[in-house]
Amino acid sequence: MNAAPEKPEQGLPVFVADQLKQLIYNGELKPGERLNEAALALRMGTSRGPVREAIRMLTGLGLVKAVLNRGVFVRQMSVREMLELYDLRALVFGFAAERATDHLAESHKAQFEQLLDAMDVACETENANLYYDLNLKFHALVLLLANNQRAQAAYDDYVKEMHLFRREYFNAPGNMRQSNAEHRTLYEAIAKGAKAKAKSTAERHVLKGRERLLSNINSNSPLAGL
Amino acid sequence: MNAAPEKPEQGLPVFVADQLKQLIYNGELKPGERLNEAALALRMGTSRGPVREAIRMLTGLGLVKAVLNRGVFVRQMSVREMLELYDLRALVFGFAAERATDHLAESHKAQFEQLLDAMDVACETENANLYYDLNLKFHALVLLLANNQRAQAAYDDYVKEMHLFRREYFNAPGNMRQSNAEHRTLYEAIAKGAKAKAKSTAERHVLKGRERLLSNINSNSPLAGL
DNA sequence: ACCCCCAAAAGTGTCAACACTTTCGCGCAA
DNA sequence: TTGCGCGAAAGTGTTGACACTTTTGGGGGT
Repeated sequence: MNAAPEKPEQGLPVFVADQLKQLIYNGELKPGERLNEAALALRMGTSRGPVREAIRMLTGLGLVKAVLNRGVFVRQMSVREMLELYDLRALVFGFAAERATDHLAESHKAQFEQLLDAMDVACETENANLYYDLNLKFHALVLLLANNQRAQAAYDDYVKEMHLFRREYFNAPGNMRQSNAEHRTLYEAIAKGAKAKAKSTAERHVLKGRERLLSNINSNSPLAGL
Repeated sequence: MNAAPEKPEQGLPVFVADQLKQLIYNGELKPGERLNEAALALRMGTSRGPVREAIRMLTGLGLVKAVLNRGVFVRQMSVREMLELYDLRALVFGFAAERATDHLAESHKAQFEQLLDAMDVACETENANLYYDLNLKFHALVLLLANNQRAQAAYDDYVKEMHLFRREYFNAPGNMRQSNAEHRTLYEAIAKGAKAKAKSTAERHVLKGRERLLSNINSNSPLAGL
């Protein structure tokens, strides 16, 4: 289970930082957990120096939070932060969908249709994990077509940050079918070049996820985290 | 001219990182310039360790770019990146203006009017630096009223990142008057609770800055940086 | 049984030294 | 004079050791 010391091709700190990101996004390091420098250094096969630098990169990315003399902790998003994130994600996704109408080529159409069909299959087989991955790819394709690398990077960050939220609130019930219907509506709007419709459809699509999250929280937990 | 070793209240790396940010935003470290670890360590009164950690934080923030075995360099934004940034800034500012209509209190109205009047004065006295500062405060106030800390932080980053662009393209001519007229239109829309108008006014206000930049570039430089 | 205090352990913060890579400058040869 | 190569200098990459802080856990007093 040890990490392969394969790739100092960009420097040890970068390598360690990538490993740590994996650990965090995979949930092996859970939100709120402390990172032990010595243990990580041992595991990565380096000394503490590169590990510390890697951790600093993650703080710059907002993935972990450092407390003086007490260590660094995997960031735990509050409900409020999560809701704010959804707002921004909806905004950027709407923006991207509008722009995507200007750069849709035949090859992209094929990709879209392939993704939509695959998601349909995932719906029928109730394969939530598969649907989740395809859904990400669908959104990423829209962002790619927006032809704005900054927006693409921002959206990517948003998606990754969502992994820092407590998992129990993501009870994704059988909303996959409705979700994919929205995907199709969005794709058709993009294909038709209907900018306004593409934008509003994309925005609402994300905001519906926000509403689902909110109702999950209200039904699962009595506390309302400001 | 040495930095005061006043504030290890949050750890040396954080302190050094703050100093470096200042140096970069003030233009003392210019875009493209290399950061010398030993020299910085000497200047900050520490060893290279904390300096390296500080630099890693800045890379996480996208302020500098590291090249293996060659050092880290202050990031230089391309024209394309700058234009993309304007798009996102317009988007978020529009979002914020729309939301601001929901949280405008009397005290904020006073602040707005004070800022607008002060900017009028800055226009008449041709004080571009003063106008620039007040303009930032005006925008920041809108973002504050949006009641979305994530958006606020993102907008703040956008503004700071603009400092990484070559200065010669910011020939801000006498557009101050028109700019402040737009500010007034925006404020009135927010005060009236006209969400759609606030949003579109705010978006266009930023996009006009984008157009100005673009025409400055086209007239000043023959090369079109993709 | 409970609480406080203190010493040991664990962990973070910082540093100086060493290894390796890149850059610079000088001398030599064509 | 120009170009090449080689060695010194400068700079980055990494490490292990040491200083300091926080946590832990046990012993003694109440």
